Amino acid sequence: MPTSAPETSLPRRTRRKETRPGELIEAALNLFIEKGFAATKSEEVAQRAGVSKGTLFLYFATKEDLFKAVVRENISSLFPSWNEEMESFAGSCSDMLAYAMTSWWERVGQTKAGGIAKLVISEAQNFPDIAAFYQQEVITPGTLLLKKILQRGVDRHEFRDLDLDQAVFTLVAPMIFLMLWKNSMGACASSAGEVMNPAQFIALQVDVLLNGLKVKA
Amino acid sequence: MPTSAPETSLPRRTRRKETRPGELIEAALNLFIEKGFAATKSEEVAQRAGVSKGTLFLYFATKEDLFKAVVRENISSLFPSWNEEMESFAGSCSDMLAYAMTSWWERVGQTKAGGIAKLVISEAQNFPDIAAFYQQEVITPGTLLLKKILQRGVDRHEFRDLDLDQAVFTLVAPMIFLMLWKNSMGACASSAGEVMNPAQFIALQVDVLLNGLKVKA
DNA sequence: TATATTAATAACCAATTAGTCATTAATAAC
DNA sequence: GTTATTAATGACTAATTGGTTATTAATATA
Repeated sequence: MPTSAPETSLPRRTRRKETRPGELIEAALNLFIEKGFAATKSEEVAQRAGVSKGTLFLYFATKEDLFKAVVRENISSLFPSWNEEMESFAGSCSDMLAYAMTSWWERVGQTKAGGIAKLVISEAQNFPDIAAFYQQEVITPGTLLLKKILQRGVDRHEFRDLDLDQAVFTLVAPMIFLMLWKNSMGACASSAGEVMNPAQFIALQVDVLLNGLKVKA
Repeated sequence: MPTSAPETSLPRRTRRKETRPGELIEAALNLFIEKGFAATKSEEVAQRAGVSKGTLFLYFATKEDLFKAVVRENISSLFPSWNEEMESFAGSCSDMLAYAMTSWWERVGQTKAGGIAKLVISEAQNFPDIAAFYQQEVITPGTLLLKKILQRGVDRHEFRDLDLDQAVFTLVAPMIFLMLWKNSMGACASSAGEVMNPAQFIALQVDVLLNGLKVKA
């Protein structure tokens, strides 16, 4: 009888009703970001959460329900504190814009949450309600925040008086692009020497944008 | 014997070796854009092209091969003439850049081919071959073309002497963003009045970018 | 008209996987 | 300590689908 494992190990079946959903959502988030929704097998999610597939379906009726739970759980309220922070910003609008984009990258873009954008973009057609949810929960508040920064710059005669509804896209585009690059093509290590340096990328974007936004001295 | 169909109808099996591949590629393009690569069934492609599934695999060894053919047919084939056109461009580099982005939108972005970007971004992780193929067939030549425009501007002291490997992303980001918007979130008609006007979007992007790229007069 | 060639078909196979359910065992109740 | 409850399991099923192949029929050729 070869017993290398200690007999004091945990029982195979632990009962942890309270913590299972959170663990399943966490596992699902990682896998969905890694492989997309359709390509992620429910068995894999269960396995990564340390349960059997049957248990997964005990807590979430369908895979789609699991997806919705993941999005709801993870795209929550970063905005309130962010809005507050911008409200009380003291420096110039150029500094403010540079700070906003840099800290966005640190707090969202480069984290797992940054992978959700690709997820939503990919599955938007198949799950219109998720797309709508993301629109009103993330895109709308996000663009509003950025528009406020630009408006501040225009009011102070620091930025040109552009159509701000369009100009925000000037800021949004490189952010989306960077997240997608990191989570899609960039992840497929292109042997070509073209490695993306996010910090450098953002610095240059801000540089060019500010030169394009600022009023001529 | 109920015969409502005319006996003069075409034979069930027509033999059109020459035209099949093109018809299959056309059907595949539409379905891939509509539903994604993995979600598109080969049988569906065949059906839409008016042949049986067996016939599809007679012309394309695998579904991935079919995808590659779609990309070659709709994007790769555009570069030669495009390069030529840029080579012989006479005007200023500002005009050249504006022209490049505008005509890109007209010839690719706004067409069905513009949907391929989202497709690749969505499926890159699960189909590394496709990602690598797209990288070398589209991204590399595309960025090269744009870099040439920027280099021309730098050489003529029209543009600032930036790190061009990074600066191209300044141009690529809004293009990618616009295509994704059109084919993903934008397609999910956001009732919020935020309707995107592509031409206007590009005009503003070019305006801001050029102001940010140009040397100060 | 007879025969050879090959484009096209459709039935088929093997692998995959979302979701189910009867069984098992960890805990709670008494 | 005994029984009741229910969290957890994993074998199962039913459906799906990329790709194969033996067969059929539209042409070409003689």
